[in-house]
Parts: sequence; structure tokens; C-alpha cells
Amino acid sequence: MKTPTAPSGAPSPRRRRSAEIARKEILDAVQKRLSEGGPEAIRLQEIARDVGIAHPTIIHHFGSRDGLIRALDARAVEALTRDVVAVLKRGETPTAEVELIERVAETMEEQGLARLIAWWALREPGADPTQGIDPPSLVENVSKLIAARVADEPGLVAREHETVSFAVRLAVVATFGDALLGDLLSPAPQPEREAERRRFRAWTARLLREGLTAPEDPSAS
Amino acid sequence: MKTPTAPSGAPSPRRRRSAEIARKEILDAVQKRLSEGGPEAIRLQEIARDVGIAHPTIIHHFGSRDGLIRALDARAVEALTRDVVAVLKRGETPTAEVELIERVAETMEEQGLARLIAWWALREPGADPTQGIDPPSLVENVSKLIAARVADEPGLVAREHETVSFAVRLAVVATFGDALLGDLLSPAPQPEREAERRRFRAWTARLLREGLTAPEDPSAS
DNA sequence: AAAGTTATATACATTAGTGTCAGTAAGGCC
DNA sequence: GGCCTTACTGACACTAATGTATATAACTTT
Repeated sequence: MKTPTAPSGAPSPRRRRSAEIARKEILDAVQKRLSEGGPEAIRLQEIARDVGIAHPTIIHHFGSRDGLIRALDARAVEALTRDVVAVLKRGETPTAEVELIERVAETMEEQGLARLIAWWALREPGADPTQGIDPPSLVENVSKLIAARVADEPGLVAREHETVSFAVRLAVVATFGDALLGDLLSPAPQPEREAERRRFRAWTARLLREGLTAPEDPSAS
Repeated sequence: MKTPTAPSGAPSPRRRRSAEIARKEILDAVQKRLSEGGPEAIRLQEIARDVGIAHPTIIHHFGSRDGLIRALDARAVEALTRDVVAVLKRGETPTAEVELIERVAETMEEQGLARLIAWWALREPGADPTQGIDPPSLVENVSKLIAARVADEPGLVAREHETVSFAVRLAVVATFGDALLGDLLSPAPQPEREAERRRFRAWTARLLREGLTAPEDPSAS
């Protein structure tokens, strides 16, 4: 068999990263593409071009496209968990809810996590949690953490257990939804969007706090 | 040139639908696949198999895969708009918010619209609104309708204009988010999910109403 | 400095999915 | 009944994306 490699032009200079850094750069590029384009924008060749490598290199590092996606999942799970847990541990101020919503929202938006989570939700339920990662459980766990934290809050009334659960659910769901749809719903012009979004979050947090402190009134006339 | 068609087995019997019905059946199949699997589950050949036709037939009716997706967008926009507008027109009961949230939520879930909207949000912003459809505008328009409706409500205080806007935003965003993530966040076992979800919506609606009727208190100590 | 390791490259194989083409048959209309 | 329109089909062309094989060059180790 003949030797297949027959370099024609200049043998483009190589940059050699450590495996760890290479993986990081690749995952960053994937996440960026996922944030900007849709899930269908994850093409090995395009990712490779973004990073400045050839696409087989990605396969070398992650085994397959699927492996790449699983690695992305794992990293996102770690990031979000670490973030929220950090807030929960040191959160002792009376405005903890505000801060928590703010922090989670930031993480979701800046890192494009909301889109990733939405992507999880869209993928069929039968997706294989191959390495015990199981992304959806992250959302579940985080919400449990928040619930536990909120339940311990001294000033709260919230006699019904379910009320706390609902509040957490609303917080998570609203934060998530706003990260995805906020820009569509906002009547404000572009430059003010960010400030408006912050006000919206504060308003939501206050509403939640009132809902938790005020006594229940099931038959609102 | 030789004649290309050389039928081998039995020339499978054809069922001939009207163009309208064919389009409907195809779109139904697409929507079902989109509800069950993710966005990547839209394969012409699979859709065709679901309907029981050959995949070129889909292209015949919609021009291209892209045309198919645009048609799906258009139909969903119509459905949701019609639904919400209907509620808004006859909504005169004091529990209109509850009903509205309930109705929109139902539409989103049953029809798999939440997933479709999520898909819109994930697609890159530069998606061509080729036939003047522009899906995101639906969300915007509906929220404006709701805002107008809510603003006219007699019992409301809501001095600040932005408060109404925020309430609508929260309603839409929460409904949307819950349709996607609700199952993950719910601590209840499977059979009670639906009832719990209804309670959650009612709770949310009541919270919103309180937020709109109660006077603002920007410096909550 | 030589040898080993592995990150990376080029070229190719494979598959899958969209769209085209030319022909077939089902129903409406005269 | 014959004609015309068009919904529908099978076979194929084309493209794009993943994955494989093999070679090379950049670090590490001894």
C-alpha cells in the first residue's frame, strides 16, 4: 500500500496543548456555539474550526460526538451545582432569596446554561445517563437544596409544606424561562434590557418572599 | 436512456388525500415527533414513515424541509393566538387570571407547544421569517394582549406601568418553564403530578393577583 | 541525545439525510 | 368513457457529517 500522506503546501505549524487544556478549549467552543446557534449547531467540523484544530482531534479527546456532549453535560452539572451550593452555604443575609435568584440567573445566562437545560428538556427522556451523569437530576437536586435552605429561613410562615415547594418551583421555572424568553417579552429597547431584567428579578423575588411570609388565603374573593 | 422505473414486487396501493388533509396529517406527525423526541427527531423519512407515505411527498407539499418547519411554525402561531384571544375576549370573571394561565398552560402542554417555543428560542436569532411568520412575535403579541386586558381590570391598583408588564412576563415565563421542567421539579409521585400542577398554577395565579392588587413596597425591610 | 508518548494532521471511508427526476395512478370534469 | 390535473412513488444524485487509518511533530523521560 502506498503512503497516503503527501503534504502539498506549507506543513501548517502545530500548537500542542495539554489534554486538559485541549478539552477545555473544545468544550468552551461547543458551549459558545450552543449558546449562539441552536442544538443543531454542534458540528464537529465547525467546533474544530472555532478552536483551530482538525475535527479528528475532537474525537481523539472525547471518543465520539456523543462523548463530547456527555462531557459538556458533566461540566455544566458541576458548574451549576458548585455555584448554587456556594451561595447556599454562605447565604445568611435577609435578602438571600434575591441573591439566590440573581446568582442562578446569572449563571444560567452568562454561561448559556439555560439553553443547555432547555436542550436537556427537549431531548427524549430515554437519553442514556451513560456515566451516571444524568443531567436532569441536577435540576432536581438544586431545587431540593434551595427548598431545604428556604425552609430553614427564620422569618417565614409558610405553614403548608407545599407552599415552599411551589415557591422554589416558581423561582427556578421563572428564572429558566426568563433566560430563554426574556428578550422576547421585554418591551424595553435594547440598551435598557439588562437593567430591566434585574428589576424583574428583584420584583419576582419580592413577590415570592411576600407569598411565603403572608398567611395563606385559599378562597381569595 | 433506459426507463428508470422497474417495479419489482406488488405496486403498493395508494391512498390519495386532498392536499389540505395531507398537509394536516404530515404536520401532526411532525408535531408529535417534536413532542416526544427532540428537534433533531425531525427527519423527513421518519415523518413519512409515520404518516405512511414516501418522503418526497412531503417535499411535494411543503417544498423543502425548511418549508415544512415554517408551516409548523405558522400553524402553532395560529393555534396559540386563537386560543388566547378567545379567552381574552370572553374573560370577564374575577378569576380571569387563573383561567388564562390555565388555558395557556393547557395549550402549551397538550399540543407540545412549550417544546416548540423552546425550540424557537434555541434556534439562532437569524432564522429567516421568510413568509412574514416570525414566530417570536407571537409571544410578544400575546403578552401585549394580556397586558392590555390586565390593565383594564377594575380592581387593580398597579400604579406603576412596569408592574403589569412584569406580572405578564412572570406568568408567561413561568407557564412556559413549568411545562418544560415541571416534571423534574415536582416532588410528587407520578399519579399526582397533574393535580399538583394544577394547584401550582392556581397558587401562581393567586400570587400574581396579590402582587397586582397590593401597593408597591420598594424598600422591603 | 535517543526513545517513548500522545496531541494533532491529512486523507479517506461510511453513512444518512435532503432534494431531484421521471413515471404512475387516483379522482374530478367534460 | 376519455382527458387532465396532481398526489404520490421508487430510484438516484448530492451533500454533509461522523468516524477511521496512518503519519508527523511536539513534549517528557531517561
